[in-house]
Amino acid sequence: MSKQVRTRFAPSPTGYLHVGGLRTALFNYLYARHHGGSFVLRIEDTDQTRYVEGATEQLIESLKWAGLSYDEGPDVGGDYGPYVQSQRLGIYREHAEKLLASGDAYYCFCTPEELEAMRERQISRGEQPMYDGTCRSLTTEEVQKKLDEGIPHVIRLKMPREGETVVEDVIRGTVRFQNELVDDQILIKSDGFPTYHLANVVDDHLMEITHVIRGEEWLQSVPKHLQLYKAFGWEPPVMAHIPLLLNPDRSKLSKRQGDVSVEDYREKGYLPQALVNFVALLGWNPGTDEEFFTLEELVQQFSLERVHKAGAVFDINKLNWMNGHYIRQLSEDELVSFLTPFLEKAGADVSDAEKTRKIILAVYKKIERGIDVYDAASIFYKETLEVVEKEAVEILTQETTCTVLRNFLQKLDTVDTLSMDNFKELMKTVQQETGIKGPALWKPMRVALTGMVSGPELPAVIEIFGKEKVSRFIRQMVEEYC
RNA sequence: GCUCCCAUCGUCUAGAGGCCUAGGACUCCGGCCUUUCACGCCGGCAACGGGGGUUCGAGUCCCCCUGGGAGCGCCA
Repeated sequence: MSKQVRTRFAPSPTGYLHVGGLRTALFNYLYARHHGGSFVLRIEDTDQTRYVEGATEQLIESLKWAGLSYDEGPDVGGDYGPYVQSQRLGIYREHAEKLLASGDAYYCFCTPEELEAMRERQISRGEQPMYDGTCRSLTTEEVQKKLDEGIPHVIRLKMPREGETVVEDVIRGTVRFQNELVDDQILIKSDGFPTYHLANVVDDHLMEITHVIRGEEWLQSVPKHLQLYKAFGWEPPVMAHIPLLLNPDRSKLSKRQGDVSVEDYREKGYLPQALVNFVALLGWNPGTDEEFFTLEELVQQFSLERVHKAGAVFDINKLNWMNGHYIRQLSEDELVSFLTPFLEKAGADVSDAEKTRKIILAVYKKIERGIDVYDAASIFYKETLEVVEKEAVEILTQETTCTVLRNFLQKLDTVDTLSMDNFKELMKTVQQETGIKGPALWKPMRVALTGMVSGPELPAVIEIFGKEKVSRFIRQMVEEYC
């Protein structure tokens, strides 16, 4: 019987949750849930210079919004805590000392300036920039003397100078690295904090993580990690490096070229189920033509074996389509509660709940994101009418248009109020009396009322407008164009 | 520059040697439905980067080239 599966998502709290991070979290979540294991959230805040107020809370909020629940984490606890690395400093120190004692790590007193100069020299010579090992040869006495003098220092990993490290990656297969080309990675910084590499390995081991699923950008540092596992005498977890999310120009997905934070998408009116579904399909697919999945279905079908190797462009266009699909899937009540805030934020008066509801139901099929709703509904919030579309003007200047509009105006006098039903009746009468039907009948009405050739279903527009507005707009059009 | 990864329509992808006349989805373009507009449905455009092998047979295996990406921090 193999071990209980345990995966983790280990973000650095430097801002918001990146969509690439969301996908990494999702794959970890899906893998753990699929195997009945545990999913852990661990905060990797070992860089004091990058501390961002409230970032952890934001991360947790975004994860919660996406529906990715974790079994252990800073806010829910667990048997392997604490789950925030800045609260585990003693543990890293202790482990670094073990490495020092066993000879797998060494003190380094080189200054940042010296290292910078070294790097420049190497680059100018066309070499791979890496630490030259100066402090490796320091004697115990020399080291002790410098420590006693209080000279700032770091602790470095002593990578073997020969041989190779072989990585068995679930997604990439066998990858080999020449040890001599792997740098003596800093494990403990001069401020006493561990670097990612040390903290990550120590925590994954102590937290009994069985599968490390993370972005491909980490593949290159796996030999360092494997060397650490070896030095500690630990069994490394299964590795799975998933392909990167790309900008349209195929560079690594970044800000500058569009929205990258989950929060951005949430604010623009993307639904969590759409974003999750979309992102799951970037680099993974079930091998069928299915493309819509609930989180539960993803859990059932997910496997690392079906994850791709190549990077995937984050195609906002397809996300929009998928989000539109999920919006159309919403119940009427869900539509109203989801979209009303977007109308309000855009400046619409939503105090009349019944009217707002009608407006939302009239336009929801035409939008792809929450933020689109105001534009789609704008005709309902204007008290004046102005025709600018070329095609709209053409329709208004057709001969039959005036006949239709004048006739409709007459019929309008016969009713007190307008509803979807009696409007259709009126239109039928207009058709019979004028002999004009189809597009020639309806399009002039649409343009005369909305100023545009495309928009919500007309009967719905009429009912929401009410008789006064309908009458006023059509009279105006007759005056201007007939 | 060095190291590593990757390579099917514009994009996401199916394809684990014959089932491929290369399938699906988004976008775009037609059409149908609708007395209007959407939604929906149907159809169309569009790809195996190049060259060598291996094999009776290669999108599928191997090699080279080309192209793209990532990494090379006292950042994660």
